[in-house]
Formats: sequence, structure tokens, C-alpha cells
Amino acid sequence: MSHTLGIRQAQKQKTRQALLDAALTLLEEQSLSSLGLREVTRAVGVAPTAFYRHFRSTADLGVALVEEALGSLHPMIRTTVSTAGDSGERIARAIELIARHVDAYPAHVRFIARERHGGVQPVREAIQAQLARFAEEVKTELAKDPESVGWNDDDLLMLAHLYVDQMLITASLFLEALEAPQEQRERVTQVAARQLRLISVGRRHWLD
Amino acid sequence: MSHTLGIRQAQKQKTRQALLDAALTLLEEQSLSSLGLREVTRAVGVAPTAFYRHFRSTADLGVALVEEALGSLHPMIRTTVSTAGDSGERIARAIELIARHVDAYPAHVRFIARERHGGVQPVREAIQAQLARFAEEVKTELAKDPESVGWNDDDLLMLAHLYVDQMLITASLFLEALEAPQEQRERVTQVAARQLRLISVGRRHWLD
DNA sequence: TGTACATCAGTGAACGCGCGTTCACTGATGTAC
DNA sequence: TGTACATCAGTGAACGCGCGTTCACTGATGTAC
Repeated sequence: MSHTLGIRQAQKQKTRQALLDAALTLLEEQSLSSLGLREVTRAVGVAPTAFYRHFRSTADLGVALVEEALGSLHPMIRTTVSTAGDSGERIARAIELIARHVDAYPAHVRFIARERHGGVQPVREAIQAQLARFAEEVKTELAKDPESVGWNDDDLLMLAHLYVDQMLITASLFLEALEAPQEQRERVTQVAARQLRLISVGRRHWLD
Repeated sequence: MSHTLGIRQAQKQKTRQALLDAALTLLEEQSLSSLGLREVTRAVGVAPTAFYRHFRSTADLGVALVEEALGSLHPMIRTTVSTAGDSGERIARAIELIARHVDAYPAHVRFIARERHGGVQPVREAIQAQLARFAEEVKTELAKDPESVGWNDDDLLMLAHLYVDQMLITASLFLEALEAPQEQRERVTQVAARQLRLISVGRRHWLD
């Protein structure tokens, strides 16, 4: 008994997704706190009142966008941290993954960077919550690493946050370089790699 | 021949400052891209049209706020980096300074964190420019440190950026903890100190 | 010092416009029998 | 399978409101003589 969604539900989801997509596009050039409900419905081609069938407000839509942008990222982050290979390879792989993600979902990345400290409280909180989850997951993976022998919980979490923050900084730099010449993107890659390397050197000698 | 400003100029500056102050207060709960010119003038108690005597637009006012928030920070940052003492003392002093700054100018700090990736391009660019200056200045101070013997320019700038980003992350954490119990503020202090310590360990062993 | 004119920060009315929200509605889809 | 009723995603008109910008203005301050 497979669950075919029903025509009505399927159409509703399609409209909802169209609203999310349109909002994300509009948010490339403004903040959520200035995004108008009418702008969004106009871009989709539905009546303004249709908006209310899906979201209470643009803030509510913003929270849904956080889920869309970050919800699916957990497995990727886990595997990136726990990937095999020596330190240099792991760093290169992680940065490559970030670069690809920014290429594939630039609007999502921009949205998160922008609204992390943005003017809409529920959205800020949703992002903080997801990032805290990331940090916990990174910590769990770090704990399994042989390099973490002798580390206490607080220090592992501290390091996990450092990695998560660094990931966002790097993503944000790639974003700024999206339409820049290849040369600049390579400079970002290099700087990000060196920063991660410095952190991993610090990690290796933490218990000295 | 001291330069007393003249009554007219003095009054004009006073109004301009009142507009900046009112805007900063309003921006605690929204982003610049949704800040209205009428909101600001209403808060000050002048006619909406008076706004144009001082700024072309709210974006223009935002750029002025960047200057106000970051322009005066350069000497503080220079001295913090180049301060004497062992590594632990320097870290504690730097974090103490950040905490005090956030206490003294919370609205400025929030504004910078919010608009660094915000929806108003000229403001974003003004912030990036100031942060790039900070990084250059930190690099210059780092270069004078005996620990930097053997470091090349790229690595020094990479480290400088790491410090600047870390400073913003820490400031932002203190901001979130502003009205939280003292306990949480101490946790922020501890995590920030450990992260800086890890970076300084990495720095010490960079050339191994 | 006094006078006549210039400057210009702030005013207040007016404008057209798009906003968020309400409401009763329509008609395709879903469901019960 | 066919019929009668229920559901509900999307509509369209209407509302009151605050927005940014224009314009000609006022009256205190500044300047030239």
C-alpha cells in the first residue's frame, strides 16, 4: 500500500514549495525582515491570500527555509568529519565539499549567513538550534577519533564549535567569490585550508 | 583661533547624531533593509523630510553607522594584539576587552553582526572594508612578535583573519548572553579562551 | 555696533502606492453509502 | 460504479494605514559692509 499523496495534497505541497523557492530568490537581495508576503505571492503567481494557506507570516516561512537549508546537511557533516585519510586529505576534502555545496545551493547558504544574526527572532533561534545540533554531532564524531584520547567533553565541544564556525566562515567566503574569477576562489580555498591546518596543529598539541 | 562650530552647524550635528542613535535603537529588533526613514524621524521627533538634510537614504545612514561602530576600534585592536605578557594573560585580556566593549556598545555590536551579511550592499561592503583593515593591522602587529619569525606574509594574514573572525564570534556570543545569568557569560568566556588558546597552540607549532 | 541680505536646517501638506489582513466565495477533490 | 454531500486550496474585492518623496515655506543663523 504505497502512499500516493492525493491530488489535492500534492498540489498544495507544490504551491508551498513555489512560495519557498520564490522567497529564497527574493532574499538574495534583501533580509527576511523586509520581505513582503505580497512580493512572494506575486512572484509565484497566486493571490496574496493564498499565502495564509501555507504560512502564518513571512517569519514562519523563514523558519521553514531554515529547515530546508540545514535539515538535510546533517549526514554530510557527519561523514565529512569522520572521513578517513591523513589530516591534509581530510581538510582538502572538507573544503571541496563546502565549495560544492555553495555552488549547488548559493541562495540557501546566503540565507543562513544573513539570517543567523538577522532581525527575525524565531528564524535566528531556528538557525542557532540547528548549528548547536551540528556542533553536537561533530563532537560525537571527534570523540571517536584516536586523536581525541585524553580530551574532556568541554574541550571537544569547544573544538566542534570552532569547526562549525569555521565551516560557515568558509562557506561565506566562497559565496562572496561565487562570481569572481577562479583565481579568487583558489585564494579562498588556500586561506581556508591553512586556517583548518592551524586548528588541526593546535588540536594535535593541545595536551602537550 | 579655536574652531567653535557655529550654532547652526552644532544644531545640525546634534540632529544627525539623534537620527543615528534612534536608528541604532530601532535596529535592535529589525534589519537595516526594513528600517523606514519615517520610523527614524518619528523616534527623534523631527519631520520626515528633515532626514534628507543628513542622509540620502537609510542605506546611507547605515554606512555612517558602520563608521561610528568600527571606526574608533582600530587603536583598541592594535594595542590588544600587541599587548605584553604571556599567552594566557594576553588571551584573558583580549576576551575581557571584548566583553567590556559588548557591554558598553551592545547596539553597535549587534548592528555589525547583523549587517555584515545583511541585505544592504553598501553597508556590507563598508563592514567588509573595515574588517579587512582590522586584519591588516593585526597582521602588522603579529609580524612584530618574536613568535612570528619564519612566518611568511600569507600565513600571517591568514592568522590575522582567524583572530578577527574569532573576535566577532566571541562578541556575538557575549551579545546573546547579555541578559543571561552570569553563569552563562562565564561559560562564553571559558569557551572563547579555550578557542583562542587552541589557535595560539597551533600558531606555536605551525613551523614544526 | 547696526543693518540688509543670503543661507539653509527643519516644516507641513500633499501625492500615489503597496502593504497585511478580513471576508464571503468557488469549484475541484475527497468521502460515505 | 454512481450519487450526494463535505472539505478546503485558492480567489478577488475591499479596508485602513504607513510608506518615500516632492515642494514651496519659514525663521533663525551667518555674512558683508
